[in-house]
Amino acid sequence: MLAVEGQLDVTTAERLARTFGALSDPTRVRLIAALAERERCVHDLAAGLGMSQSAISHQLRKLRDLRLVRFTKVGRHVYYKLDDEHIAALFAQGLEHVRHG
Amino acid sequence: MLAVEGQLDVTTAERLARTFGALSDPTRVRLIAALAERERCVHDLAAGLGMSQSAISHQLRKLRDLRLVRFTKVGRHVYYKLDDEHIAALFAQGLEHVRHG
DNA sequence: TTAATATATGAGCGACAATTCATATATTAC
DNA sequence: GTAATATATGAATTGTCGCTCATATATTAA
Repeated sequence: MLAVEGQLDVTTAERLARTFGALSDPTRVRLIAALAERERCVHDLAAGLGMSQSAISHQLRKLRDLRLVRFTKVGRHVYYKLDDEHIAALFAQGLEHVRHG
Repeated sequence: MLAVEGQLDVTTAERLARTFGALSDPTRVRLIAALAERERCVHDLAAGLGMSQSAISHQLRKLRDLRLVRFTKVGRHVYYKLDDEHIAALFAQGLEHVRHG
């Protein structure tokens, strides 16, 4: 296992907390799971989760602000995808704990 | 990278969200960081973080409930440690994202 | 231009979370 | 026994969060 040594300064702790906080809501977890499969537009995400466009848009904003997702505009659609591989790895590690933790 | 396929049922999403939620607070992140180094008693954790015994005890309860930490009583002390290696891995993965995300 | 579709966002409301304070229990020292 | 130390926890408070609702902007279709 990777070692985690030394004390953690408060600033880093806060940034870490915000990152984990991005995944601390079932809706956002489901969004990340959907985006781990493939890039999707807002409408499809909302339909897929069975939730309102507004709710999804608000949550995507949080994920954007925390750099967990990125988007590209194509016509009137906005396609979201995971920002990098660390996100999928983080998500997978969480699943690992939930499944045989 | 490990693939994350298929849809995520709501129950699993909720459990995942709770797990990530355990790390969504700076105080708990610092507790996990401290316990990643070595097993510690409540008093030392409180002193180390410069916080009240009550606040730390409340937070440790959450970490306990979510199976992120375990404890052993020795006399009047209660020693806490990480529940398993998945926790340290999850924590490390979060750091990875924060540092070069 | 007008209508329809896709997305974003501020306000507000109900629910939840983090700390403090007071207090309870348990263990050790004397 | 009493005092001191270590930990846990309910209640109250203050702040934050997630959703809805209304509305704004942008793009495409007609």
